[in-house]
Amino acid sequence: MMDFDDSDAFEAASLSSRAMGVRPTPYLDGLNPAQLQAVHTLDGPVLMLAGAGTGKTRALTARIAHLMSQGKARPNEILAVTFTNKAAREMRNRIGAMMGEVAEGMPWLGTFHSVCVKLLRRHAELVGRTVSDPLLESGTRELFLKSNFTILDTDDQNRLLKQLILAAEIDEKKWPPRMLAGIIDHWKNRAWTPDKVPASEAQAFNGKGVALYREYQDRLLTLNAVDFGDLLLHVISIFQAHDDILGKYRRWFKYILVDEYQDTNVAQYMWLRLLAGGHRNICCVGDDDQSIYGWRGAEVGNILRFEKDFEGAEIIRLEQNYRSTPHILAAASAVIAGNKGRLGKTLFTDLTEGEKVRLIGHWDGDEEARWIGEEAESLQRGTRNLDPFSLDDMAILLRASHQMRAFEDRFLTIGLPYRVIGGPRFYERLEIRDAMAYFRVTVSPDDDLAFERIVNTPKRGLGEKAQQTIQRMARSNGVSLLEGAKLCVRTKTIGGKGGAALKELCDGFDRWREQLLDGRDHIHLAEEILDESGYTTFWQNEKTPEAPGRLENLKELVKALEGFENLQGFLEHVSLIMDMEAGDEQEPMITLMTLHGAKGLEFPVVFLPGWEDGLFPSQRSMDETGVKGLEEERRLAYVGITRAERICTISFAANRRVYGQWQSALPSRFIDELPEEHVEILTPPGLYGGGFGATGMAAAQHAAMSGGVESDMPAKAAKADVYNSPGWKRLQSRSQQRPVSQPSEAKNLTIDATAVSAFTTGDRVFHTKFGYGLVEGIEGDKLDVAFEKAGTKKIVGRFVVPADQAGEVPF
DNA sequence: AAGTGCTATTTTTTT
DNA sequence: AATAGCACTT
Repeated sequence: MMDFDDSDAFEAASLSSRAMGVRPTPYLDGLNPAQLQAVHTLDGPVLMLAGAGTGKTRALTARIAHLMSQGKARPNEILAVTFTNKAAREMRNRIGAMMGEVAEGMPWLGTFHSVCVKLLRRHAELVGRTVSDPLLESGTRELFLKSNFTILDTDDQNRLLKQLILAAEIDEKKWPPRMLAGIIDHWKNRAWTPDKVPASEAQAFNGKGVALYREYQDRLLTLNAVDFGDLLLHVISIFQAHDDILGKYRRWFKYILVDEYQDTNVAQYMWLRLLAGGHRNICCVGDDDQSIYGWRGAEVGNILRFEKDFEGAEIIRLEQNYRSTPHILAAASAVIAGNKGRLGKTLFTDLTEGEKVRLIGHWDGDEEARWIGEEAESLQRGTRNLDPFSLDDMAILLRASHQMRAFEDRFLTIGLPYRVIGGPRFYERLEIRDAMAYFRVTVSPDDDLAFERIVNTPKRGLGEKAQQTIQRMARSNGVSLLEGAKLCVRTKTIGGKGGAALKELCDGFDRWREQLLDGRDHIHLAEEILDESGYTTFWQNEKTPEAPGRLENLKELVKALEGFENLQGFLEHVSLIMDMEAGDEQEPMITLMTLHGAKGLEFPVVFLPGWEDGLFPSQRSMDETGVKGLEEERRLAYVGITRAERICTISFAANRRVYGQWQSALPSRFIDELPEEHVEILTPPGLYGGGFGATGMAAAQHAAMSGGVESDMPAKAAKADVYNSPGWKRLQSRSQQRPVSQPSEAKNLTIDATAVSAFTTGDRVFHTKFGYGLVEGIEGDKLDVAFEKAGTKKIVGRFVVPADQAGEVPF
């Protein structure tokens, strides 16, 4: 640890560099001493322990800027790895803003996986093995990966594994492909090749896990494909087997930076140790308190052990929080203090005052959603002594994505604009994958998995039997499925209607491929493929509620092609970057996302609903990993609270539907851990008919409502009473008597008193989520719509369109 | 080969 | 409650 004052160090460095004619260092302006230390300690191992909101990215980017401007390394000699593309993008942008164009020249800034793809494409031929092949006389053959390998998505992976499981005659019901995929992923996260899987795992997957893993790897090689785990695993194997190559990269990457180090798994850890093993100029940034991916193979141990792994490492703590009010920070700190074995940090802030963390209980999940909707609206309008907040500044952070439904339903009803982050991602949607499969076969006619996916999509009369025939034909001739299909057509092995359709498909691929090689404009080519294959028509004829949305997505997909030179480049991008950049700025919207998805983000206003034992902390997590799981849940709570800048509202419901059945739950144990002096207990107005009463929520509310004056009753007692006392019980019983729905008429007026509905009773309308329906009634801007599939709902008029406008997706 | 109705399952998430 | 996968029917 450095004890001297860093501002002196900064002065000295800055003066001397100027004297030496080195570029000035404007990127250091405004950094605090700890951040400056993190920037200046360039050589040797450094662990930057950066608490939530302490300016970690700022320090990291300044460090990179410093490395370059001090001439320590050229942009392409710095290896900077992150976990998400978003993080990589942000870092690139910020370095760009600091340094100008230089960041463009940082080819090695990216996710672990994107960096590994780059390395693996260079050295693919070093991945290979002798595989058994019963069709050859020798019984074996040598197989190598080729540089143009494809990266499987989870869907391909599952289909492949399913084939292997079927072949191994294992009961597919009891042993689903997804489970095997999980096991293999688990092993790969640990950098275990089939040979290195320890004996203790021998029982995995009905005792056949390891054998299937080996077969799977062989199949991948045959397909010239890798999965996500392989990207790291293969590179590690190459480094381990080829000293010269490892040495080359050790010398090339003069400095290594790692973001979110607490989330690294064993494989990533090994990869880093291999690369940093020479000069040890590695700077890892992380926060053990924000490790929330243990279930995915992340090892908190990696960060806890850093000092031992890299002897003489400098540990720098970033503890000044620039994000949250003192109350929020105190509440978060108190919760996380319940965990053992932390490296320990003491966050502090210069900010003063601010709201306490607010706590509120509800009768059920619907009421919770309703309350949050109304609270969001009043915060948007400006309430009490607070300035108005934009909906863009508000987020609802949930433990699990299924919790979103209640909020979506409610927000649609009251017309509160919201955006869902993290749901099914764009490139994972069915129609996008199908379209991509067409592109894939066009680009790589050998891509059997892609071909398999779309032979009979849209339906071409090629069922299981026909597909098996193609498989056999391909295998016995040692060619790809597409070639096999052509043979089937030529030899009339598949005739009739199916044969004709298959011929047309094969001809199509020939034609598209020709155009591709002719260098035809890839956007037009893509449109042509989708049209001529009948895929567009297929969705146009489909009358399900989702169909128009899917066509819309296909349009988006073609639009996304514009950013790329050719189809190949696009496919490469998609296999790695599964998210799509948010489109153009729209109207302000409140954000719905999971706690996991919220890491690294911040919002002035944060709602944390669903704090009930069993839901959060999740029962499953506790059952599966016990205390370890509970501690990870607690870190999740910490992450949640620390996302809030100014207003943080935690809530829980006494009753909730779980798998369609009502269940009652106790407030989360994490609520007990909130420090009373930093929490304000709210109660929904109207529950008590005035809030009189001596105990429990009533008293707490009374205290809360009397203008922040300290109540006679200790806050602790009031808080405990929230759920233990008759007060809480009474809240339940009283609530039960209320009408099921309590529409907020006042809201109707404020939302839109002026709008004249564009619809009349009897209109047929379309809604992106609920599909088609008939307008049955109109109240101001709200419509009662009887949906064909989703039942009758109250919906704000602007969320539906006339039915005849729904399907228009020009191509 | 394709559509229908039934049953079993479901809940973290990223590359 | 909603959905995905499955067996069964046309």
